[in-house]
Parts: sequence; C-alpha cells; structure tokens
Amino acid sequence: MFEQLYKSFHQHVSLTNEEWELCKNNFRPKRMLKRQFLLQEGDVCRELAFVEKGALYSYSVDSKGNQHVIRFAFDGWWMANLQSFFTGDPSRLNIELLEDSELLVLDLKNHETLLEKIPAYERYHRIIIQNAYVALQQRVENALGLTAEEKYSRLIKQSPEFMNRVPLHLVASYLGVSPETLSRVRASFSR
Amino acid sequence: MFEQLYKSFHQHVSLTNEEWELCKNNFRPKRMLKRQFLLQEGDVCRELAFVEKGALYSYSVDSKGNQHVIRFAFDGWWMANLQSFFTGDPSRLNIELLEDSELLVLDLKNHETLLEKIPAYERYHRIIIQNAYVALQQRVENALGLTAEEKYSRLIKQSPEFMNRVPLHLVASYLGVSPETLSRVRASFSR
DNA sequence: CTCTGACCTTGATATATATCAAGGGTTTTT
DNA sequence: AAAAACCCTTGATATATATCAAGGTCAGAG
Repeated sequence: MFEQLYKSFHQHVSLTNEEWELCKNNFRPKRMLKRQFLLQEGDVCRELAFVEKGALYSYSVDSKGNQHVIRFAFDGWWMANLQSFFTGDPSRLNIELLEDSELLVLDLKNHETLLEKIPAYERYHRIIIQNAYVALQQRVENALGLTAEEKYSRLIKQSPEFMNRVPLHLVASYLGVSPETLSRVRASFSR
Repeated sequence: MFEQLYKSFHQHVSLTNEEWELCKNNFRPKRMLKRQFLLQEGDVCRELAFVEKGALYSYSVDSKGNQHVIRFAFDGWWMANLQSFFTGDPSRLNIELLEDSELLVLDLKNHETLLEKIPAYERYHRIIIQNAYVALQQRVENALGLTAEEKYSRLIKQSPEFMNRVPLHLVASYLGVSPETLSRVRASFSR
C-alpha cells in the first residue's frame, strides 16, 4: 500500500523508522475509479495526492469551452493544484482519474505537521518541487516555438509512457495542438 | 547591498540575527553591466543569483537560430539555470543582463552549507520554488491555446512591469509570438 | 553633429495549424 | 446482442500568425 511512497522518499532523503511511521500515519489511502474527479473547478484543493498506482490528469477549461491538459500523473508521482492548496482559493483546474487508482492523500494540516516535525520531509518536498520546476520549464521551452511535429517527437523521447496510458486527444491537448493535427503528425511519422 | 535579500527572506521565514549573518556571508556581491552574460550556453551554471537591483533574462536558441526567452528577473527575484546548477550538466540556456545590475551570488557548496545549517533557509527555498512553480504553471496554461491578443492582455494585467523594462521583441519571444504580431496586437489595443 | 545599430511599425504574402465534416473502429452500457 | 459513447483518422477549407521586406525613430558612439 505504501511501497511507492516509501521508494520515493528514500530516493531523495533518509528517514528513520520512526519518521517513516509518522509520515505514513499522516496519509490517508483513497481508492478512486476511472472518470471520477479528485478535484472540481470551483472547489478548493484540500489534499495533496500521491499516486501509489494508477493515472490522473489535471486540466482547465477556457472561455470557449476548450480543454487544456496541464499535466498527467502516474505511479509514484504527486498530483494537486498547489495554487489552490496553499492559498485556499477555489481551483480553476479539474483533476480527473484516467484509470482506477490507489492514492495516498494528505491535507494541509498534516502536511504542515510533517514539515515542522521532520526536516527530511521538508527537504524531500523541496527536491520534488525543484525537479518538477525544472521539468515544467523544459516543457515551456518545448511548447514555445516548436512545430507540432517537433513537440510530438520530443514527447515520445522524453515521456514515451504517455503514449500508452493516455488517449491521444489528451496528449494533443497537453502539447497544445488539435487532435487532428496530432493524428496527421503520427501518420507522417509512421511512413 | 543586502536589503532586497533581507526583505525576501523575512517575507517567508524568520531568521535569527546569527542565521542572517551566516546567510549573508555565503553570498558574493557581483556587479554586472548591460549585455554581459551571467551564463553562456555550454557552460555549467555554478551559481544561484539573487537580483538586488537590475534586470536579467534567460533564453535558449533553437536549431533554426530562433531565440526563446524563458524568463525575466528583476529586483528581488532569483535567477539561475537550476537544471544545470543541480546536475552539473552544461547549460542550454543563456542568461544575459538587461540592465546594469547588482547581484548576490551563491555557489552550490555554500548553498548546501546553508541548507544543512539553517532549516529556515531550506524552508525559504521550498516556498520560493513552490511559488515559482505555480507561476510557471500559470504561464503554461496561458501559452497553451490563447490567441496572441489574449496572451498580451493577460501579460499586461499580470506583469505590467515587463512592458516598461523589457524591449518588445523580448516580450514577444517570452509570449511565443513574433515581434511583428505583438506590434500589431498593441496597435489594435490602443485604438 | 552625424553615423550606426537597436528597436518598432506597417504592408504583402506564405504557411502551419485549426476548424468543420464525415466515417469507421472499439469499448462500454443497457 | 444491440445501442451508445468514445476515440481516431482523413479530407476540405479557413484563419491566425509567421515570414519577408522596407522604412522610421531614437540613443549612444565616434
């Protein structure tokens, strides 16, 4: 139940057994089914979610009704709307289940408890968010001024798993191109 | 010399006087002139820079020779290529001075020293990077699927300072549109 | 004081990609 | 087993934006 979380912590920091037990006890396991919402636009994001197993994605819907995928999360990744979680403002994002999943969730109070009590926990989060920032910046770099073809070919290099676990129209939205364009790019690739 | 840095720390955490002195002593003041490079593509980013006063920007140059502005930094902001700084890999980004500036720089060793010795310093960095992540995600959301006009009008709402301190062709690059398009958008706005 | 380079604007044209539309698999639901 | 929903593809057309080209302003350098 906590294998992935344990692995993730120990990839970045060392925790004593007591510290690990304390961490564990502040998380709440939560099972969810495909197509359920972990967070809906307008609600406040009350929990950080760690994905033990499964797949989720977050997206916004713009004024014209178009969906924009912000990110995906798979086994061993974190998912939340940090903006809403830390400010308490209503979320403009939705988070939806892409597969039946096992999550470990953590509310703000418990998160702050762990930050206070376990320095290594704060270090872990600093490193995790640092890495997420670097990845996101890479994504901005790719999104800005690459052609649809280049975006696609970088994606399959950098995140091939996406193509197997995610419907193509969501990948298209993630890349910022239309589903039709992505389809044509793929067709031209396989020739 | 250290006013902005002091302010920035104390906006997010509390430091004792000794802690503040220790922090301060690990930074090195560095003056630089407009058009100088803080970091050049191919070099490793050896220092985090805090901007006491001035303006910088980071950018990449793609295979077609097009420049893509990643971000700007003004008084009280941080600037570095985190990817290169933490991995030691050569940078694909350049960081260039937009104005004569006063920087406070910090190498990896000193940064790690401070992380070890001062928990509040680690907390400060966690919060700073968390905020940067939220802002960057907002930018992705804007870049993906907004028209040039919408991008521009959001920018002047969210970061009006950019328009005063940054040449328009760099703003255009930051938004991912051509200078000509930005110019036309602005013309249509002022009518 | 004039020259030069940096920066911005405007016009004409080209093009990548969106949009509209239809059809055909596949999977899920009833 | 049929119906419905979802997902992907392909074609035709439209459009936002890039690109190419030229001219103008302004500040700093010589």
